[in-house]
Amino acid sequence: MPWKETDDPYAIWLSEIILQQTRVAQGIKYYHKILERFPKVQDLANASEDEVLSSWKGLGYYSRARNLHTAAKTIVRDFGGVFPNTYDDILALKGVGPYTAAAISSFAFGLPYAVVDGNVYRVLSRYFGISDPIDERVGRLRLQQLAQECLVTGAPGDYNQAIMDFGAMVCTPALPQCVACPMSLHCRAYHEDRVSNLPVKAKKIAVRERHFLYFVIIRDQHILLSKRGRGDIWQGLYEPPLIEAKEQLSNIELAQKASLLLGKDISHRLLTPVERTKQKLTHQLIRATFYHFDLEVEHRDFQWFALTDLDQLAMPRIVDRHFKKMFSSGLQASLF
DNA sequence: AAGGCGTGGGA
DNA sequence: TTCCCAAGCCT
Repeated sequence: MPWKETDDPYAIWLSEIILQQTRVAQGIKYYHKILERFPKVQDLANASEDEVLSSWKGLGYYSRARNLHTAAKTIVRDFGGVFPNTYDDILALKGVGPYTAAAISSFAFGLPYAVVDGNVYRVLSRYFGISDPIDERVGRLRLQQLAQECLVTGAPGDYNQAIMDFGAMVCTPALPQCVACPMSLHCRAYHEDRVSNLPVKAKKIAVRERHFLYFVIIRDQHILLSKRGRGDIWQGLYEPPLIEAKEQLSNIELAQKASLLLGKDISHRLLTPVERTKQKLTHQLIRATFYHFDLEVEHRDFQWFALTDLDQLAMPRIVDRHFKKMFSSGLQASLF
């Protein structure tokens, strides 16, 4: 992996933030792109939030990008632009938790801190046959402690890398390679035939279903968008004017709500959905319906953007994909 | 402490 | 299709 060829703590930090809850294959191109766009921590600190979010577009968990930006400013302001080199200072950075602090400490500075991520939970809970749920306090503490005891303190970086690689390639969540596994001789789960039952998770996530009705309004090669606020998904990302509904609305209700939203009476218009699509988040199912029309409107909540600038704006994937579809299919002309 | 926060890939 | 979930962190 490219970030294994560098000893720059900034690059290692970036790679670790990208890899939080993200597969290597998905994160790797973002790593190159973001490092090219912000080669030094100073470049990141001096950028605008929109620029940083834009570089993160499509990667998900956007608070990572906002926290990365905040931490870059901290490093420039409090550490003179030199990456902090103690576990506690690293842990104090916004967006850096126990896993990431241990990873940076060991990979960049050779400090003896054991990483505890999803791989480590899985490998250790199986090898030692531990059935305490890993999403509860007791199980987490027990595995953390075990991880630190197992750490090879003479080579913490290599050890940490090795146990995660082992979890990713051999001791995988589904279909682990037990037959070829060099650890199976002493693996408790293997001997007790409990591999597929470990690790244990106590809770499952409830998925909330939501209906988003988007109004794609284009005029003179400009499009009307607003920036999502705090307290909900996709904070800081751009999207067309939106109505959220409990379920399907009648045409009359739709026209009423749309008129209210846009500050303009559009009840005489026929609103035909151009596309219906959905996106599954970890804990929400978003069903989106896109309506298109041409309208002259000014509103303090919305802002006009040139269509040619759309690429540079961070948008939720469901919106991004809709736009891509609408421009590539040549539908645009017929739709407005 | 528990719930919120994205996305894409594999089974 | 549907489900699960991947190198977590914040509030």
